[in-house]
Amino acid sequence: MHDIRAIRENPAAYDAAWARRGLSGLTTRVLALDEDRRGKILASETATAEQNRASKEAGAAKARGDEAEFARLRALVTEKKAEIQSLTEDAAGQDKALRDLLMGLPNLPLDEVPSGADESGNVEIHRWGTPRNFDFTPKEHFDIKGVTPGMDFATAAKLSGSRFVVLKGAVTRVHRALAQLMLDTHVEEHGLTETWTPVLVKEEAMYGTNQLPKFAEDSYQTTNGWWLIPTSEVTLTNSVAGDILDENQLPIRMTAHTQCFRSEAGSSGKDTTGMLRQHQFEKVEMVTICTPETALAEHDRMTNCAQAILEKLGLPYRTIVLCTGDMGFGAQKTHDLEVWLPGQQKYREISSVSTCGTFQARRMNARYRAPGGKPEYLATLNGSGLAVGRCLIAVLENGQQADGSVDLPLALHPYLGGKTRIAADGILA
RNA sequence: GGAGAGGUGGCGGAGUGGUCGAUCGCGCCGGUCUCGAAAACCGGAGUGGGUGCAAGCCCACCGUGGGUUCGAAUCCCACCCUCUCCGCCA
Repeated sequence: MHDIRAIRENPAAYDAAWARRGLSGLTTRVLALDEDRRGKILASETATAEQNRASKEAGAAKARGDEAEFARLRALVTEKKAEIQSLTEDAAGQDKALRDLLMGLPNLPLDEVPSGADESGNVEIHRWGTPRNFDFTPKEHFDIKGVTPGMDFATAAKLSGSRFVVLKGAVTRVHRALAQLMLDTHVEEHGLTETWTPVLVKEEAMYGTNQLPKFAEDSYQTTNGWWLIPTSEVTLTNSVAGDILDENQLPIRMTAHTQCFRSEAGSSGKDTTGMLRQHQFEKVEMVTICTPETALAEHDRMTNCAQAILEKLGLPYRTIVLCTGDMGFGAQKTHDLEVWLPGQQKYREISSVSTCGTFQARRMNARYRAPGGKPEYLATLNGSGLAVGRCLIAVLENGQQADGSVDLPLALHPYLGGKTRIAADGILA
């Protein structure tokens, strides 16, 4: 959410930045509503002040025993009440209207973010590894002979429908090993704090990290009002909601491995085969809470943390900076990591690392205080480190052999009891 | 799920209808004293909003939302959360 005062002071800057996201005329609407709101507040507070004064005088009259004056003032206050009530409702209504409007407006891209209408405007900034040369045509993960016994979409469909999977045997073990490797690396080598969180949250948490109000159809809600998190960004980031932290507690760098739930509304027809896009998947997430001044450095640090996992696994990838038209709602700047999938002959997203500046902190009212200073809004960052299911796909496709077996990355072997491959019959060997 | 207790400023903890935005202690900031520090003493400081060049003034906030009253942190209702005990349970 944006600071209405900052918009008032410099509407041109906001319009210019929003224009880069393809939005125009927003500040005109915002400022008109704000002006109306302030007029309503002024009217309401002026009337309330009059009532308060009369009320106070009534008390004084009563105290000195002036019954006639007391009766007069008492009647005056009663008379004012109805008028005040409607004025107050108007003011509150306009206040909420402005808040709702601001809640629906996306973050401003940083100046250094490239302009562009869609993903074609993204800019590659880093590339690592070389896609392997296959002496056969590499298959997609769900067609690899050694994988098919362990990846059962039919049973998942019976249980839950489309976009679900049941994993079995060796594939499951590799999936679990990947999550362990990611967590251990982040904790032991990157200094993140391992965290475990609920996956059911209150509505206000979904507002804090901007899943709501705009993207309600992308997530699931329980009958009693909880939401299933689409990412543990929600729980990790909202862990500081409403807090005033001491500056010396910062930065807070967390990681968590959780289930994630997404309705995938609007993506029908996309990635329908295989387990690339599921309603339920696992992700190791990273979240950093820090001062605004350190956010960009933390953004690069977090990007490196995600890249390190892919490098450990020997998976070729590229890093791109998203252009203004492809960035998410809450981001000021985003790096996407795309891993090479030989079965598709494409780089596909496996991680997205964003800095939100103070955008989410304003929504959550999350602040920090420097020694002797006033409370200031925090900066929040989030990134995948990594999407576990997609990482599984990448490991399987990149490691596949002509006979349908899969060679597994060295870094994973300790997590597989020393086993090194999935044989063509689907057994860990 | 049942019974009980409770939710007040950074923390602890008073306050049960009328200058209470709130006593006090700790912590914090500034000062006096000191070579310096500690102690002691003096002073300062909540959050958000509106208005004003400013000083300031005004409004709201004592878990949340309603209600009673001329007036509510204080009374009433509903809800949420925490703690203790019991029950149940992975």
